[in-house]
Amino acid sequence: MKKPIQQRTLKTRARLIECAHELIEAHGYAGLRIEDLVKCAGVAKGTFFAHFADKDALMELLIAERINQHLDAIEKAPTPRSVETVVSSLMPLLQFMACERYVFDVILRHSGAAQKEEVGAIAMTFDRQVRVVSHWLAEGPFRKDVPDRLLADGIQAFCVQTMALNFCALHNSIPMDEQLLPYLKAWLLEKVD
Amino acid sequence: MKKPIQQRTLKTRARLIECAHELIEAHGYAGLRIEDLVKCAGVAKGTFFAHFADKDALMELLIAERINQHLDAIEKAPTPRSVETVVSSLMPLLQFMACERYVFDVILRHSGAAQKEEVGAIAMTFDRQVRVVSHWLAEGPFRKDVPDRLLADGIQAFCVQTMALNFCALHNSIPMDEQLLPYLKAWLLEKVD
DNA sequence: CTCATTAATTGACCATGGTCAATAAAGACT
DNA sequence: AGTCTTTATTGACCATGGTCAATTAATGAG
Repeated sequence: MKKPIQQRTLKTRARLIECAHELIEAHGYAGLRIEDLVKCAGVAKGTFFAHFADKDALMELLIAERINQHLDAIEKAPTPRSVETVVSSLMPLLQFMACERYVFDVILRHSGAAQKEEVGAIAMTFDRQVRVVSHWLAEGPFRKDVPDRLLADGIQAFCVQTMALNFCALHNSIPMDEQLLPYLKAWLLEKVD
Repeated sequence: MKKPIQQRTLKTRARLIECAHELIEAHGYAGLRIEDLVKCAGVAKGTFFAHFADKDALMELLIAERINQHLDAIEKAPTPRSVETVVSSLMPLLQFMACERYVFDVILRHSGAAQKEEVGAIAMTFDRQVRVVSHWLAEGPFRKDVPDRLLADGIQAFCVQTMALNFCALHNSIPMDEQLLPYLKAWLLEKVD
């Protein structure tokens, strides 16, 4: 059982990812065409699919990376101690996740672990978010009658709903943080006045 | 401004929908190919796209129809008066929405109103569900410190999360109703013991 | 250094959703 | 009926993600 990774493999892969970044910068995530990508990277189409299972796999990689950067920032920042600060701490992340309809769709498709054994990169970020938020809940002035983990999962559910509504013509006039706040107040506090 | 609808238009459309039902019966929603559909209906491919904006538009129609049938049944049934019965009342609907990954994806894509003015058929079923559930909440022994409408929206968020988790290898060993129950208990009751 | 073996790459090809200029059929008017 | 206008239908064609048998490059053994 040997698996020597050739140098050129790494180079090709790096080039593909780099070009993907460039093209996305220029045309957005939804605008990325595999044909353009391989032309930019100077390889054949088949090569792309030798490195990534499909287009979604590349997208998952790139999007998970960005999500993790936001989570890094969130972990560095001070622990929020009110529902308002919970919301505002999460906003940059949500703003990214909802930056394009296509991005949001990719995230939803991968938010659960894959059907296969392997847990995908985006599913891992969802898990990470829950862990981070659980900590906040344990330390802050929030309801204690249900497990933090369950509360954190619920926050995620409300976040997803808020982002989805954000793409809806009827609701996107009001900003996501305002939309989210009443739900989290009702969810996180013992009693809403 | 005249818009006479020709008889044959209605026939063609009816034939397309009928064939779609047949093919879905045989191969599932995800297995429906437009090529097969038009062959079955005995029309050219272009005809399909003269009747439906795209494949998704047909799917939305068919899926919304099924959802509405479930909502009919739900409205006929007695009003649930406990969290447990809320969950079990919703289960057949959720079971259908999560019957195929593809179906769930279509539903998510259309769950908000479309980007355009027009509200889609699936978005309307979401609205309908919230109205139905709001009534339950108003009449039953549930928390009263937040508006019923907000509570019902929240239930929808938890339902979506539960279905999503159901497609995840890590969580689908436990049935959806068990998965959903603790969330709704925490959401709908003043105090969880 | 040469050959054998394995890994990486290629590009013609396929599947499928979607487009549109050309054509046929309906309906209206005389 | 004949002609004109509007509406419905057609199918060749396109765009794009994805496949795979054939080819080329890297690597290790002798």
